[in-house]
Amino acid sequence: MISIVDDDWQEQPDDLTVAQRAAVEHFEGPLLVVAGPGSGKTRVITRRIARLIERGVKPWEILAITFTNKAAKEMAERVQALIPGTRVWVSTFHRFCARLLREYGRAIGIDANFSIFDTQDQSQLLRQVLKDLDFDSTHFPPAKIASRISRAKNNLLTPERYLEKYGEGIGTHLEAVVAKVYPEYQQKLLTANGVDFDDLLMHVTILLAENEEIRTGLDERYRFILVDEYQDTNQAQYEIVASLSQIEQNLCATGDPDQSIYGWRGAQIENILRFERDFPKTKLLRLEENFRSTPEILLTADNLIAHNVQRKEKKLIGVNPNGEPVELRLHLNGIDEAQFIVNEIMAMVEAGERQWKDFAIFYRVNSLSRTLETTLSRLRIPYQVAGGVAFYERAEVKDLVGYLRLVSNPKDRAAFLRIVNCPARGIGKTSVDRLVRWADLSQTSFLEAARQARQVPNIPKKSAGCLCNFATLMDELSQLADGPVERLLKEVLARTGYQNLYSDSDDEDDSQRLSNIDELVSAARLYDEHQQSTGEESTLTGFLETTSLVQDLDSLDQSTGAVTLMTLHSAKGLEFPVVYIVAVEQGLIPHERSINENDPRSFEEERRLLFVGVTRAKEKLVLTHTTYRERHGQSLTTIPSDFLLELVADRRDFTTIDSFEFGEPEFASTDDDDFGSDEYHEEDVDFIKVRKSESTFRSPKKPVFERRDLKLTTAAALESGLERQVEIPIGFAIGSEVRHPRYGLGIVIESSGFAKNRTVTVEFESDRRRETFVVAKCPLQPVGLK
DNA sequence: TAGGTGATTGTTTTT
DNA sequence: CAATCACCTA
Repeated sequence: MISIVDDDWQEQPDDLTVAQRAAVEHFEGPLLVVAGPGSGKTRVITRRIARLIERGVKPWEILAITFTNKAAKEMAERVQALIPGTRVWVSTFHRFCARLLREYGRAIGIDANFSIFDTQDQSQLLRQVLKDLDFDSTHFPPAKIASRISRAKNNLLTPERYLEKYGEGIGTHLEAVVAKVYPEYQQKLLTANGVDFDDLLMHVTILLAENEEIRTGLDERYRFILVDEYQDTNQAQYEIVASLSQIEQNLCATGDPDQSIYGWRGAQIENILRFERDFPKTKLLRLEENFRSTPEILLTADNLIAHNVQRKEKKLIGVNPNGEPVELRLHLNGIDEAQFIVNEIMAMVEAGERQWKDFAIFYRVNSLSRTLETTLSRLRIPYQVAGGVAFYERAEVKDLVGYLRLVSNPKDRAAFLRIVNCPARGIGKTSVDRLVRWADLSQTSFLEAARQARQVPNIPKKSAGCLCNFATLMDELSQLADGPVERLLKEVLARTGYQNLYSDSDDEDDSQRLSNIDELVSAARLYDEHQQSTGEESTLTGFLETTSLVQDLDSLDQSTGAVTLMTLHSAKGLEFPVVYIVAVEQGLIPHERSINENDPRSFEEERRLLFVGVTRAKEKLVLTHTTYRERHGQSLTTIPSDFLLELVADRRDFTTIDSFEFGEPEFASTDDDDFGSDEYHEEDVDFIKVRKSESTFRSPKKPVFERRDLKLTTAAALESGLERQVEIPIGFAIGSEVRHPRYGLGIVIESSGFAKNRTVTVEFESDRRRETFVVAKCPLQPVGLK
């Protein structure tokens, strides 16, 4: 039955463990793989897909679903590497649903050219609804309402069912408001022919539930379904998977309850427990060996996650030889923290030990990326940020995309409102308001209303003319709707004057905007070319889907690589040789919002989140926290994370393992060497609790450069509240040695000015060239003692 | 109507 | 420190 494999596409015949091989070889019937971090899960999935194809399953009969686009992309690439020439469609739930909805949406009243409303569109729409219903948007913040609606949709509560559950004095006040807002919001979406992120899932669920014919067709088509990160599926996603696995239950789910970090998004760990109940013939496999990390890292992870109460105990079995100790470091503030990490990274790259791409820095909230980013870019270190202020979120990009959206879907309200007066074309807020009201009353789209603006009461003649012109412009642009996206986009640029808006300015921001526009154009061109090469039609909706469902466009130069910055959430599923996790402080990890909700579940989710971060590291792991943390512009004293306390309290256990220890603090007086006594333990706790200290802990290794300089400035700067000065090193006396990331080592031969205005002239070692820099704005670094 | 200013406000995590 | 908003002036 099973042919002997003599495959050149397999990496090596015997590189799988017994459990891994069992998962790969499992053919038909439900399969649940509970896989700890680093247990080769991705490898198992890709090999399994390859194996299925080898067994004669057609690539298009396989549906592989991941949680992020990153993961999808990686998996698709790995499958392709295994079996060249075969294209298996790996996608996220949302993308898969978008595609289904384009094809079958009509059945539930959604046109194929629907727009996807992002968070901004969503809250703007909600604002409108709240206004219409006379709710005060300060008392009922759109974001809060949005999250309620989101949760409702993830739990498959349609407006009607929500009303049943929470209407008329059944729930809280907020719920009562949501019960009124939600149906109205949904109605407005429908008239705009738009769907929000959660709708993608909910609509498809409804589609499959109500149309047996469509469901059966898809069920038959997708014979083999693989779902990764199953512990993070929500109700809607669960239903989708289940309803496509009725006829043949060839469903393979992989996941790890310890890595469930999306509870706030409606994910239900229960889904993974429920699996065996729903599919009684399930074969259960466990992957427990960790091939990724050093024992030191695994022990840290294990000690951390062991504190979770709601958990089935599970060991991480290490297979790698011992490595470096895990480091826990305290810095003075975020700037110090960033500086230190970046210096350390630079030193390792310079020493030839590592490449830029070996490093990742994780944080709990996106706002923490800024200090790191400025430090990295000041030193000209290549880096990439996953997520954050994504490319497609930039105002100028969104404006242009707005035009494309309106061309694609003339009913799109959000797009219309965004671009109707952008760039300014003499259409004021009040005119738009009147137009909107009239359009809603007469049941027409905004664009159609603009076309007939002269008939709308109370709109000044001049504005009406402008609105008509706008409508005409859109009509003309629409004629290019079916052609290449690049051509349409270029026409938009030309007709709106967008190009010239920024090109004749020498403002730094404007040139950035201009290059963003260029990037969008080339993204469009790339899309066109890609579609052409695969023989698919270059559709506008397809391109727009890319802009709304893909967060990071990877223009990264893979040859040189870059340091990666991302949130702990997006780190899931990835691995890096060296990992830094910053700001491990109370209020951040665990996040304050998850402590206050007197719900132990969300607190444990935070611990799992840190667990995910810790287990990304292969060789080196550094956890950092600071004494002061800059929040909303001012620096506040921090409290170390509970999780750090847990780790340090366990430390005496750790010391039984030879090479495991935390980085030692450098106290002014360290005369106490009694490691075995209780006093040591006390001091240990002290070390974590340090609040006010000008000293910075060092890694056990020698410092990268003389810390004295930075420390002095830091203290002085804090004193005077001029934190910015912290970034200006003072150690640039004439004759001192400095380092520039591009030009290398050099000697300061001249200097003038003070503070922000200080400039230095440097002669570089390599080619004797001389350059003059403004100290505050250049990436020069003092070179430490050797 | 456009665009600027100053005051005020709110802050997870992702598709 | 943002992003947003109310208000003001040309």
